[in-house]
Amino acid sequence: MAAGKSGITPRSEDYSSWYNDVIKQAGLSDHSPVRGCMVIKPYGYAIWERVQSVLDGMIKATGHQNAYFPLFIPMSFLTREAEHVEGFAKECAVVTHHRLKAGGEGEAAVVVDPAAELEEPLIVRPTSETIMYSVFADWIESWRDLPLLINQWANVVRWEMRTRPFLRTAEFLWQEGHTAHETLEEAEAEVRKMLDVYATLAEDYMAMPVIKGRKTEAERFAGALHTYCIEALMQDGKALQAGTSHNLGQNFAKAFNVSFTGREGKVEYAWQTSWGVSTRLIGALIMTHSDDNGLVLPPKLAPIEVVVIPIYKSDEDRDLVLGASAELARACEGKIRLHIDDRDQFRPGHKFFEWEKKGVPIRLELGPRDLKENKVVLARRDTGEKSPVSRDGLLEHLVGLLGEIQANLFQRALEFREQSTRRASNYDEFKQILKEHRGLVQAHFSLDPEWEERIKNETKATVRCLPIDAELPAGAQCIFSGAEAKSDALFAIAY
RNA sequence: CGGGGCGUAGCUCAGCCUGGUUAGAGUGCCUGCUUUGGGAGCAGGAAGUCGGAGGUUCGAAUCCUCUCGCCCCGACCA
Repeated sequence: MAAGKSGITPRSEDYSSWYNDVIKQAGLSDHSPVRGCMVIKPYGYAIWERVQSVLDGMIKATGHQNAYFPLFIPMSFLTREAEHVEGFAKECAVVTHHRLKAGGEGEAAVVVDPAAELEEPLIVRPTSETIMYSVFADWIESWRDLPLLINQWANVVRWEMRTRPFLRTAEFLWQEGHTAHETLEEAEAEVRKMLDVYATLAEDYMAMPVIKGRKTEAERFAGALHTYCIEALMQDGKALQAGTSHNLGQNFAKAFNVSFTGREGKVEYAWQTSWGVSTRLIGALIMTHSDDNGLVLPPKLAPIEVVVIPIYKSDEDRDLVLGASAELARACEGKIRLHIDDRDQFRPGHKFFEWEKKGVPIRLELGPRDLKENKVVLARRDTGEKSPVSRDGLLEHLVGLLGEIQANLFQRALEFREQSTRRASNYDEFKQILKEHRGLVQAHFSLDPEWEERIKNETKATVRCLPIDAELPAGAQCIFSGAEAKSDALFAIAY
């Protein structure tokens, strides 16, 4: 590994190693004894808790309530919606027994007790549509029970062949919203509303620009009418699906008998939606902002926004500096998440590197020299700039600067995405762009599934989405087939 | 499932080809002293089923067989 003393491989050398190194050096996660599953360490989990706190507020502000449904789903439930089972069957963990017993001779210490086989196997939820809607069917009787707006924070399991920390793990944490409505229009409005919530989370909090769009038939959620998503572009030119919002139509309602008596006294099936974002967002965060020195966090999601490094030689200086640090901490309470690194066993330089790798947006160095001049030395993580700042009005300065850093990160990411977005006017050009730059490629597309498949096989690029706000010129032709273009499509090689 | 790589101290690895003292280094950890504005220095100390099982041998981290696991690249992936 060419990672050097920082322990971080430069991005230019190997992006994949860089990603793993950043996670390791920032202390976000660890490998676990279980294949494909990660341990989320306290610092990584603190970032997730920031995401949760922000998003949970937005979910509740849009009228949803949190609830919790079982981890286990009777296997037969999965099969009730034909497309759904097809989409998930290949990655389900299955529980078949409920008891172990002492092993016999030549066996392990404990073995599965064959007498304890379940009558019906349970699957560990890969997503909760089926278990939830079987219960929704009981909850919903009248049009007056609608809309039903439920969210749950949970873990799910998808037995993926190949995993990467945060981006794709066999078990991951997420929220899944599940709603039922009286009409298709209401369901559609819900789906779009939550897509907007996700876009706000991504852009205003993660400082990650996203494109809102619709998935093609091939890419949509198994069992949905159609799927909306937010797509983000990572630094290496690959796209990442950062959140999805599905209009399920009446597909699940029919399978689980989620019906109600309507205003005219007729029994109708509910129109449903589901939407989710996961711990994958942390992967997105890493690959949007971080650099060769480690993690870079947007202030709004940083567990620690400002870290204070006290510097001292004598005990007397130590008391003064720590006193001044504590005073600053009191002033910041409730306004800025500030941490004083008063560990005695490390020297300042060591701490600088450590917090840099952890992506803390602002570092303050506070020593006797500064106290004498009524200053602190302030270092920005996003630009690396380091300069003295007066201690008068410091709180206001910090608040302002955190806002500036937040805005700068978004702007930087937006510029990168714009530079990395190109329009192809024919297939050769399309292939050339992907080969030379990767990034996002816009193209007028007929939406022909055969072409979609062929493009994927030949270039590895998939339709990331059909952007909601894209305009299609009248009479536009598909750049691949020459047929009439049905939509402007955004292609990319994706994670 | 295919291709490649790797399992030796908490971590990173050397030692293996060519079997032979008491299995090593760096880092981390513990203790003490000195230090503290970009990864501190010195001294002392603790730390290991050499992934597992079997075999060859007087003797195995090293050779052979089997096995388990991990990582990377593919295939796969709401």
